[in-house]
Order: sequence, then structure tokens, then C-alpha cells
Amino acid sequence: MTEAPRRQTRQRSAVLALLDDQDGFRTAQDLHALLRERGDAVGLATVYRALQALVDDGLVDVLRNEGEAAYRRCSPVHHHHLVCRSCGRTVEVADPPVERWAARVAAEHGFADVQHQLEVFGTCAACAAR
Amino acid sequence: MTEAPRRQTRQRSAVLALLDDQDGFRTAQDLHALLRERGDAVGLATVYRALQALVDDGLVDVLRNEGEAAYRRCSPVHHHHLVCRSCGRTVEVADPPVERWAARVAAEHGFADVQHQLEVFGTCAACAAR
DNA sequence: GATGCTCATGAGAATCATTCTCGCACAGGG
DNA sequence: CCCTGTGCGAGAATGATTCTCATGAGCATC
Ligand SMILES: [Zn+2]
Ligand SMILES: [Zn+2]
Ligand SMILES: [Zn+2]
Ligand SMILES: [Zn+2]
Repeated sequence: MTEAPRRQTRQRSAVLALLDDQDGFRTAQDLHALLRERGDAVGLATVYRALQALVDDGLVDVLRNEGEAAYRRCSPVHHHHLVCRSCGRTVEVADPPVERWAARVAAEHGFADVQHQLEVFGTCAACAAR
Repeated sequence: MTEAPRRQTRQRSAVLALLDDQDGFRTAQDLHALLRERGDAVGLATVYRALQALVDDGLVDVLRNEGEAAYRRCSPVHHHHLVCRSCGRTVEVADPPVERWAARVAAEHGFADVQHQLEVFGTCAACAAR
């Protein structure tokens, strides 16, 4: 009952490699289309499976805010995102104070197993220019 | 081309009244089922439309994290949520520091039109007990 | 309270992202 | 190289949300 072994395939490598080339969050459908353009085609279902595995392994972050889910290659340490809502460009940011605040306010109300999610959205300089 | 006039109907009143009786976030499907049980049935599409209108009017908050969207009657002032992931019970909380932090970190990276969303999830005392 | 112009409703169809099915391919340990 | 279980892919299935369109009902006006 330990963790499942993770087999290395061309498809999973392709998905991870593509994610490494992306600046911001991309949807599964986008990634699928990009892979097709790039030449190494991967089945759509497989893209979803690969992304799910990467999320489980903590290599990829997922954002579910508007309709379709978006994925991004991220560092494994806890962080939050500053996301451009126009082009998707993303900056990883950290805010230690909010970590403590979340834990404290949850405890005050008797909540356990606390998690939190914080995302900041805006228009990046490049997108605001044009 | 000001705001659209909002017509008062039995269905919209029923949706809002039901939301007032709820402690936490509820999905559109749940609300639809509850309305049916309650007696005053409302079409599913209408429930969605009513909820959308309420969100636009700022009377209801929406949470899109896991699969289906969940709605809750909320106060109109800016706030965040402490949500029980088991029963949905929700407490509105505020954190002025994070408001400033979000604005500052966004400005530092050249982002404009900044918005943020912060939610805290946990297991409430009642749900942890059993 | 009757009239008319619109917007609202609702049943079902349509959309669309995501997941499932299942026969076949292949990674990887022995 | 062989075996075995895991991963793949094409298409079907699922399920939430939205759209269509004919009918019904606010609400301002007379
Ligand atoms: Zn991240
Ligand atoms: Zn955090
Ligand atoms: Zn709220
Ligand atoms: Zn805030």
C-alpha cells in the first residue's frame, strides 16, 4: 500500500517538457493542441492522466477558477500565484504572515485539518501596454 | 445602457429565500433539489440564471474549487471564507493585512487591476467530533 | 382591470470539459 | 528475451452548465 510506482513513457515526458517551456497556466486542452503542433502527439485522455499524476506528485499546480482547469509547472515548496488574467503569465509569491493568520483564524473557530488557497489576479505590464 | 432592470418573480424570491436558510455553500443542483422538496419547484435552468443574477448583484458569493460551483448568501462587504470541507458550514472572515500585501506584491511585479481570492478550508468542530 | 411590451420561465437539446472503457502496446525487472 | 502489469488511445459516456424557443408573467400605462 505504498505509493504506486510511476512508469516513464514518451507521453509523460512530453507533457512535462512542454510544461517546462510555458510561462503561465495552461489548460489540458491547450497543452494537447500544443503537443500536436509540436509533432509528438499525445491522446487527450493521456494528457489528462499525465497532468493528474504530476499534480499528485507535487510537480504541477492546478487552478480551477474559471471553467476549465489550468496547470503549471511549479516549485514544490508552498507558494501562491500572481497571475495575469490576460496572458496567463505567472509569478510565484510567498506570504508567511497569511500562513500564520489562516492557521490562527481557523483554530479560533474550532476548525482542524486546515488548508488555504490564495491567488492574486491582475493584468501584467506587457498586456496592459497594448 | 445602464444596468438591466431586474424583474421580481416567484422563482428568484424562492432561490434567495432558500439561500438565506442555508449555513454554508450549496451547489446549484442541491438548491434545485431542495426547492423541489420544499414544494415551490423551479426549473434547473432558472436556478442557474437566478444564481448568476444574484452573484452579479453582489448578494451571493460563488466558490468554484472542486467540480461544481457552490453558492452562498453573503454580506456585501469584502471578506473571505473559512469553509468546512465536510458539511459546508462557512464563516466569513476578514484579513486587512493580506489586502495590502496583495496590492503591494502585485505592484512590485507591474500588475494592474488587481484582485485576489483567499479561502481557508478545514473540518469544523461538529464534523471532527463524529 | 385591461393592454402591450419585454423579460423570465422551463423542458429538453446542445455544449464541452473531463472521465471511463477496453483491447492493445510497451516499460522494466528478472 | 519474456512476463506481467501499467500506460496508451479512440471513442463513448458522464455530468454540469448553457442555449433554444414557445409560452407565461412582471409592470408600466391607460
Ligand atoms: Zn505554483
Ligand atoms: Zn499559503
Ligand atoms: Zn462570502
Ligand atoms: Zn481580501
